[in-house]
Amino acid sequence: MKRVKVSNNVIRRLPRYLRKLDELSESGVDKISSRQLAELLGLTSSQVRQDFNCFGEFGQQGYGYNVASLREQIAGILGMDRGFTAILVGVGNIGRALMENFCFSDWGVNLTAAFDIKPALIGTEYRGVRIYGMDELERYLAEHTVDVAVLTVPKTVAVSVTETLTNRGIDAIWNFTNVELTEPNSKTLVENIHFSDSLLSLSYFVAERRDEAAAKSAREEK
Amino acid sequence: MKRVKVSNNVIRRLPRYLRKLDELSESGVDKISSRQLAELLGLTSSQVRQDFNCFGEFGQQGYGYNVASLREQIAGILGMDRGFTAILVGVGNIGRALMENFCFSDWGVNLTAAFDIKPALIGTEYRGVRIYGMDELERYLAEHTVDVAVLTVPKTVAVSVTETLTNRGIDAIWNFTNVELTEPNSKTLVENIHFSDSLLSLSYFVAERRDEAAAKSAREEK
DNA sequence: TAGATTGTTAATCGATTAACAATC
DNA sequence: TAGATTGTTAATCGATTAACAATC
Repeated sequence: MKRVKVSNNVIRRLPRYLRKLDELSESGVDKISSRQLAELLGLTSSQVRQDFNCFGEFGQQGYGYNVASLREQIAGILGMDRGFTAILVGVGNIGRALMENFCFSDWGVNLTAAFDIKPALIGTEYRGVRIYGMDELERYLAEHTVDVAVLTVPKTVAVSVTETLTNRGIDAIWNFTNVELTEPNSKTLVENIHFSDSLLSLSYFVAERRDEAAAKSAREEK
Repeated sequence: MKRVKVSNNVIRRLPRYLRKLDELSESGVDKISSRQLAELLGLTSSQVRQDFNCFGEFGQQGYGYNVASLREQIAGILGMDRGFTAILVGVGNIGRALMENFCFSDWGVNLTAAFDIKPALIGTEYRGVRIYGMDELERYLAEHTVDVAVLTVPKTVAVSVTETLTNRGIDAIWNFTNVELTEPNSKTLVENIHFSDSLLSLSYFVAERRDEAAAKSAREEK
């Protein structure tokens, strides 16, 4: 597989392609053109072809793309077939919601353990994943290969837990805390789920729309 | 306030500025230059100034920006002072996690009601927010102003619930279901929290880094 | 005043779109 | 073969960065 330097925008579109291809598969569609796929996702066909051509030639001239094989190619690009492992740190409300509802294995990731300080949780299991005490975290990391740490601890301990994780060789953090972990000097990959950022963006767009509507009705009154 | 057409990238940075300014406020910092702020967020000072200048002149030459007043300006731009209201539809694991842990009011949004089909939940409250039956949703929307619907229903009913919401005049949806609601024809604002997309992007970066490391050690062996 | 930093214009860079030859 | 659609190069568009006059 080609692995040229690929822009962030392209990478963010890959999971969307994957999701749509899965949907198409389920509806029994087995071929698709760049034009059709673009339309389904609100993109242009040029963009779709350019995106794929960062990684190789997945289509066939005059025909289009085979849905199943394109899906597999993208899954491979995203690393879904690499058996990455993850641990979850902080079994609060959001941590528990992820453990109970988010199917890590659907995305090729193996959730192998969780950690919390609450004694009542330690030793219990959610969906087959055992919860260990926070004091067992360092030893666990020393003894197991862990690719991703899911960070769902309270905001107050986010930075100190992150230090423990990075000191112990974790190089990817899926950050659910509302803290800016992306420090320029750190070598750790950080992917943020910032609920508040997302809500505020939506709030911006709503405000903008209301302002436009108000401006329009003001014009009409004149 | 100026409201020129602002690029999506700019809007996505606004909540990050806000968060960092709040942090600075808490640490007692009351002025900051575009250069300092840029460094804290991994941006350039030009970009910071360009971003702000989409909306007005918030700084003072030779001095920089006042943290508190810049914070208020950005809060205003994001619509935090407009008293937007929200309802939450689907009190499953993720819905409950949001109701219990996510402080909507911190971001200027008023969560006024929640809806679910489960009889055991109907009539109960989480954090002062009452849960109604799904059959009461349409009437509620007819009688109340609701700016945002938080969609946390199971994937299977996502599309039908969305139709109900949009038919009843909701024009912004904060979508937590793993379904692509962004249909090109619809006028509804949709902001997605796609956990899987986020995890897959991280997975991509981890895979890329592993490949680079492997390539490097292969070169060294030769 | 001198130094600092903004606001803003111009230059650069990168991403998207258009176009079309290659080819199934 | 004729029609369709890819892969890929060239053109366009937009976002970021650099530069600097204005000014606190």
